[in-house]
Amino acid sequence: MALSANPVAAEIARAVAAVLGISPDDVKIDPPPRPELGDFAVPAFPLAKLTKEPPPAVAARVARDLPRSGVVTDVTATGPFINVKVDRAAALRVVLASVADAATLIPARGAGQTVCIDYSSPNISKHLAYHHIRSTMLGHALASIHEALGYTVVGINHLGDWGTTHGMLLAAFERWGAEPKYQPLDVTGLNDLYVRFREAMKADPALGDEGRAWFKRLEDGEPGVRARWQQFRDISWREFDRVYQRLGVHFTFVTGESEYEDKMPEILAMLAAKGLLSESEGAQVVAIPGEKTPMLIKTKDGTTLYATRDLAAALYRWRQYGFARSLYVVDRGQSLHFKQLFAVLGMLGFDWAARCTHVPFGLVRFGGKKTTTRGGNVVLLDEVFAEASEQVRPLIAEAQPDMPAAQLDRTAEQIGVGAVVFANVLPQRDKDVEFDWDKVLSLSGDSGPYLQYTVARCWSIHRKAGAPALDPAVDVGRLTHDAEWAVARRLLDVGDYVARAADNCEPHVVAHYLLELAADFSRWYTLGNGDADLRVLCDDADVRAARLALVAAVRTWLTRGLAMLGLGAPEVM
RNA sequence: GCGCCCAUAGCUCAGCUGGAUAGAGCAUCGGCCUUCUAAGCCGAGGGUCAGAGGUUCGAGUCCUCUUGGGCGCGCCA
Repeated sequence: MALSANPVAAEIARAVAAVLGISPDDVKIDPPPRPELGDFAVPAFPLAKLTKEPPPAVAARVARDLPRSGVVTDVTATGPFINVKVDRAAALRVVLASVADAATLIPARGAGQTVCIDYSSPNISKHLAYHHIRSTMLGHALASIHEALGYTVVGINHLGDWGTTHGMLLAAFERWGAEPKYQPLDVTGLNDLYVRFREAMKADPALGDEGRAWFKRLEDGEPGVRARWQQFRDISWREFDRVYQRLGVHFTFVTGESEYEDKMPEILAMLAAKGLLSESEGAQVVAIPGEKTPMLIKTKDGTTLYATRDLAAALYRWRQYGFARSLYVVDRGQSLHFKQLFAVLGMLGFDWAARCTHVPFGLVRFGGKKTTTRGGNVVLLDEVFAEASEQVRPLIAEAQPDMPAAQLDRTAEQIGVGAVVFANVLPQRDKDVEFDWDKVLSLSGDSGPYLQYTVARCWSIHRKAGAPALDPAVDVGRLTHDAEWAVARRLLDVGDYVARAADNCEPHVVAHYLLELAADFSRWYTLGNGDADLRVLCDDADVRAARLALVAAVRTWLTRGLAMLGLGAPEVM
């Protein structure tokens, strides 16, 4: 167990460890089930195992011997649990310091290490559909979360721009591309050509060979074929980039599978040299010990498959970046592929294969079914965002009648897109998500807009106070209300949640943390409804300054957290 | 057939890698706006954590089996 990123919890762990003569890493710190028990709790069971005493005895001993110094002000044993109360002013000073320096609460434990993250990675010649939001935003969140921990992140958009599919598209264009409906050619036209070709293949299976032949020509580098493919790719990228900009998503590089074309001969040679290649039904395969199905490396036509390209890409990434982790944010349906991929890398003798991780996620369903382009039940990302912004706009206009039109547009976009994005990072990755307009566009409760609203309330207070900057001379001793402490106590934990999100590749950990933080703030805020003395903007100047500082901390961390998940936070809504 | 994943409140989901009395949101019902944004807050009802064994001080969490659902399994990616 690693030492907590919460500096107060870490100090308690060290103090307890010193009393018992054990390692601080062995001291687990929990929040007590009820706040009146204390600020931090230490279960004595694991400690008892190390000191070979009964748990209540260890708890009693720690309660007696733990120095009431530093942040620790009070220690009580409650049966086998040790409850610790801390110097709230000292803890609050740490919290406020984190506004200027995030590292106070999130140690840069990833400094000097690189993480490669492969995410989004759509196929060209198709629209970005709603289901693409999962890989795109989970990957983007993982990138931001790792960056927050000090890692160097290499975000890779590995476009599906190579393979037989694209041969079929070339064949389809050859047949029908001159028709007026494809002038000018756009993604809709490209997708139509592909669907039309697949449809025709049902009647005439020989077309499959035609498609494969075109891919062979592409892979062999015929200039005219290559130019046409490049045109499809450019058309697709213009469309993708527009949506990525709408989402605020960016990549370190956008390459695509075609990028590894010239890097495959080396991989093939390595496989051959190790004697791993064998022939099966005309294809080149690698048999994996303990696995029923081999990995297909080359088709009977001699063209490559995505497995071959992924092997080459993995090796390239290792050579370029010497990554600490290499993550592949790809849907769960490809689990077998990645299992095989990492196994073959291991068979090639690459010990770094253990650093490669498939980060799978569940399906997006529509009407209970998997969404597919051919199924006709695909919802475009753009359509969802447009609908979301549309629904949000009147609510903002009502709350902010004086807001200029341009700002209203911007705000509606941020909240509408934010609602959709948040709904997709809130559940665990594993879960399938059923597409549901009501849920995706929910503005109340556990939602992105709720978090954004909380931020906007903070901004509003600061505007009214005329002092958005944090006063360094603030007297934190004036923050004496339990509701204020609950907020500060929550903020202290932020680093542990971000670290866990990174370790488990689960951005939803951050999403749920932010909801708790916002709820703590909202409870505190609402106290002011009935009692003017409990408002941030109260009469006492010192209390007011201290509360404004705490509001700044909430605003700062909510904004940082939302950014980690890919949501913007407007100052007014 | 083989493999992987999932099962917690009426619905959608959390549950900090095994710790104290299992928590939120939605929906339902009842409260709170003359001054910090009610997209909010407070309260009520609602649970055999799919089922059965096992591991131990302690299991929603770990192991086995059963049931129910989902997804994969050679020339697409």
